Amino acid sequence: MAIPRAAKTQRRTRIQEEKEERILEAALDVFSQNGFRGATIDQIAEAAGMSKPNLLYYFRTKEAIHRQLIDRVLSTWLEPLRAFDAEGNPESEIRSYIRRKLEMARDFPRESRLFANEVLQGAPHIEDELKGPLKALVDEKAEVIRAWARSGKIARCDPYHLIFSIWSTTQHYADFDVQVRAVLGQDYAGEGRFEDAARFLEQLFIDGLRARKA
Amino acid sequence: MAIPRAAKTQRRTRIQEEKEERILEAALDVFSQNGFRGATIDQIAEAAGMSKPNLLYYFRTKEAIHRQLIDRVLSTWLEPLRAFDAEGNPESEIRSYIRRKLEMARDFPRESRLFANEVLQGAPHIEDELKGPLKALVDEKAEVIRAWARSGKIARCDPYHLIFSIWSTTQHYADFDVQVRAVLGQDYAGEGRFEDAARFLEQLFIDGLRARKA
DNA sequence: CGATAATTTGACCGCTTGGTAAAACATTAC
DNA sequence: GTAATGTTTTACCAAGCGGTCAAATTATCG
Repeated sequence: MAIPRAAKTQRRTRIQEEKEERILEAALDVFSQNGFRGATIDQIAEAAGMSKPNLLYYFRTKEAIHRQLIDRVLSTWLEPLRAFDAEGNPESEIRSYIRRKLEMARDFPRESRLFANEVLQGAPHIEDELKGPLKALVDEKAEVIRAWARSGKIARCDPYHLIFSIWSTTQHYADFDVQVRAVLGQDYAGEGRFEDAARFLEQLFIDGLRARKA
Repeated sequence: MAIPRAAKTQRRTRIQEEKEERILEAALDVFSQNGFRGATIDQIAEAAGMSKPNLLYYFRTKEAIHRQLIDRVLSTWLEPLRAFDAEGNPESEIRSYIRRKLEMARDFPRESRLFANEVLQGAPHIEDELKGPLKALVDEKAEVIRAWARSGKIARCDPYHLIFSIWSTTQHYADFDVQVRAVLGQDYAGEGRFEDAARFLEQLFIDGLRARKA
């Protein structure tokens, strides 16, 4: 008999690990495109190349897939902000933060959309993560930025809204990709828009935050 | 007998107009919170205070409600960009564009989320609007911005990415409201964040775009 | 090999969903 | 009033949904 999910002798089979991987990969596709409610188990199962009951053998519920996906993705998603270094040079820290976030929007758009969908619909599954770890991290980095401003290395500004504006401008290229493409036109082929965006945003933020004599 | 939807003698009854209004209002609530697929007709009907078949008497399908909602909202949504005036002073045009967009994020968050949901999920229902009227409008305003840059009134920059960055930073406060609240904390009561955001964004964009000697 | 455990399948269930049919009810026009 | 039209309700599908079950199949280990 099978007491399968999270098996008896702890994550034994390589096959288990492999299938779960495939499911999460497929689920990322489906959830990021349709949101939680809009996604169906059948869709995920088909994208993962297995039958629905087979998928449910590995994850008991749709929510379980989603939860694990979010958990897994959240930490990597915040990594760029974590790398924000208080000791570094403010200008180059901000510059490389923007660049890193843009790279993530380019290379991991599904992850970005997964969160966007979730937050947009009221973050029913990740409220705690937002109010807990996320807020803590932002609070910490906001203090760093404030210190830079106090010591005159950058212009005085609200550090929270600075972070929000970096998030929104960079993630825009993942979350609103269709719109960006539509507006830029299809003659604008390739991934050049990320280069242009990087140039523009670096200019905007660096010049916008350059310390001014009051 | 009733050949009801879009009645015989053209939009006659006041009751028809009134009910359709109530339905669209309710649908805005539901669609903006759940996306198209996540929203159900029953939800909308309940929010509109009527039975499902009754609602379906006014709109034949769920898609019909959604389409009309999008059509109606799209034009008002683009109004601030349309107001962008080539003859005006660049700095104050940009400043008031930001302010207007922020006001819309504050006063019409549902409309913002309706579009965000739609675009996020690949814009299946509004692709044409994006590639047509929207692109045309943005192209036109991009030319205005480019002219300002050429004549040295603002810094040289990519006008498309400038517009994207204003869209994303301002709409962020509607679309990612839950996250913004979570990060700022509940001690941060009221709508003060919009004031702070306005101050920050105006500073960022004005200083970031100030013409520099090359 | 055989036994045991892990995996996969097909059939199924109860609920929700988008949508319909027809008749009851209300309103208006004469 | 009454006839025609407009509106609402009740009852109802057929399909899709998340999820279960038991049996069939496959892998693993001695």
